[in-house]
Amino acid sequence: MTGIVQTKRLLSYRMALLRLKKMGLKKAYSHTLSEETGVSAVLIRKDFSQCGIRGKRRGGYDVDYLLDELKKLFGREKEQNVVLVGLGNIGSALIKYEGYRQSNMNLVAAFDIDPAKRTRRYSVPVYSLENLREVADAFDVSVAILAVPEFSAQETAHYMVENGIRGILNFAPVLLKLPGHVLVNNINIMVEMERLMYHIGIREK
Amino acid sequence: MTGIVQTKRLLSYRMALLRLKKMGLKKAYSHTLSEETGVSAVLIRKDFSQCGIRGKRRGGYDVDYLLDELKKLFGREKEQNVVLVGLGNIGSALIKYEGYRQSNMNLVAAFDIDPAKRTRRYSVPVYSLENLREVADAFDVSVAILAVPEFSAQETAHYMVENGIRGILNFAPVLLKLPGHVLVNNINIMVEMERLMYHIGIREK
DNA sequence: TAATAAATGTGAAATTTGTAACAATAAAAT
DNA sequence: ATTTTATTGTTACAAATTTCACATTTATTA
Repeated sequence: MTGIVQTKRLLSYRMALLRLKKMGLKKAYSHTLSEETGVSAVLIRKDFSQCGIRGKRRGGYDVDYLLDELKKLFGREKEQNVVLVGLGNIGSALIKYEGYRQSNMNLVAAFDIDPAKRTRRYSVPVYSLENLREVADAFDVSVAILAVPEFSAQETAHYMVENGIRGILNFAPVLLKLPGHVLVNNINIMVEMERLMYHIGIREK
Repeated sequence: MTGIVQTKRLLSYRMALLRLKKMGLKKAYSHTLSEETGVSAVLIRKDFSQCGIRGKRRGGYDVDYLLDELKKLFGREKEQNVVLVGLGNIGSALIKYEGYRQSNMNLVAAFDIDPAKRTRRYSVPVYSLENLREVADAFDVSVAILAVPEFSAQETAHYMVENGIRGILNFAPVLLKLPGHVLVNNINIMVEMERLMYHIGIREK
């Protein structure tokens, strides 16, 4: 069977469309989106087609319609509450980030082991991880961002899962070993940096 | 033709191996690495095989040998100098990050448009972007991290390329339109978060 | 209104990626 | 020394992904 559409691509279309809409465009063509996302125009059409999203021949796609359809696919009706665990370098960046809303998410709390970090400096409260269960229950949180140091990532993740977390965006450079029902999405910034350098090196030759 | 090995995977093997080595292991089996990286053992063996890396049947792979071979593939002999452009949330996290060395990189300077950010607070100097050429020449920098806001990303990237940058790790959620010789690697944290939520949603059903 | 041009939509082909099965080998056990 | 077991290495296969070619439709122009 062909064609399990990659969510990453659809999400990148959505992002591009939001940009285009902000610029006032009403119509989008597959080749427009191709320029914006780097995905080939045919593939974009095929993705849409497979998701039941139709355009008009020669007329392109209606931007609002596309965004609506993508929202049907991705838009959780309810805004999702998320928490952040670890206020090191990356964690401190993410607690200050203000774009969660745009993705229909809401950061409701952060956690850190260091009491000194548990100040009111930020726009959300910072607790000890012991309070995770409480917060998760109160705000119906099942997804968390994990931004603790490598050495404590596994243990922390385990604790999080024990207290209601079912999805983790993991910035620690380790494969978390967790029960099968837990979903993990890894972001490894240094690996991405090395990839870039590697490919630059190749080009030189 | 089959089998262009994904650099991402090889880099994840390398990371796992560094961890295992730190734990004192001398030998690694494909299934060990599989547990550490989440990649299937067969594929790991195939990847190694395709890169000319050989183990001993029933004896597994020698950790130091593996790391050496991976270093031959990825290790730039010279340490590579990199710069950071933009000291917002993410940029501030990355200027404080201390793991560049481990990947044989060296952050030599950062740049921000806001003079208030150009303090000596950090372990590397912060300049106006006008000084990029100068720094790039002096330190032979061709790779940069771009962590400016979305609206200025394209313009900034363009300027960077005009001043010697050939590789960009881009945190802004836009596809940069740059000359063909420039390599860009995108990291879009919110897309990754949405992917996670989407897949969690699917599971619920 | 006819002709032309510019878009979508899609089945088939090509490519890429991953898995399965199993041969080959070396270590360990008997 | 022989047998068993665990591991690599490889070939053939399967699945997934992407591109190609082109039919189809719709807008525009002459």
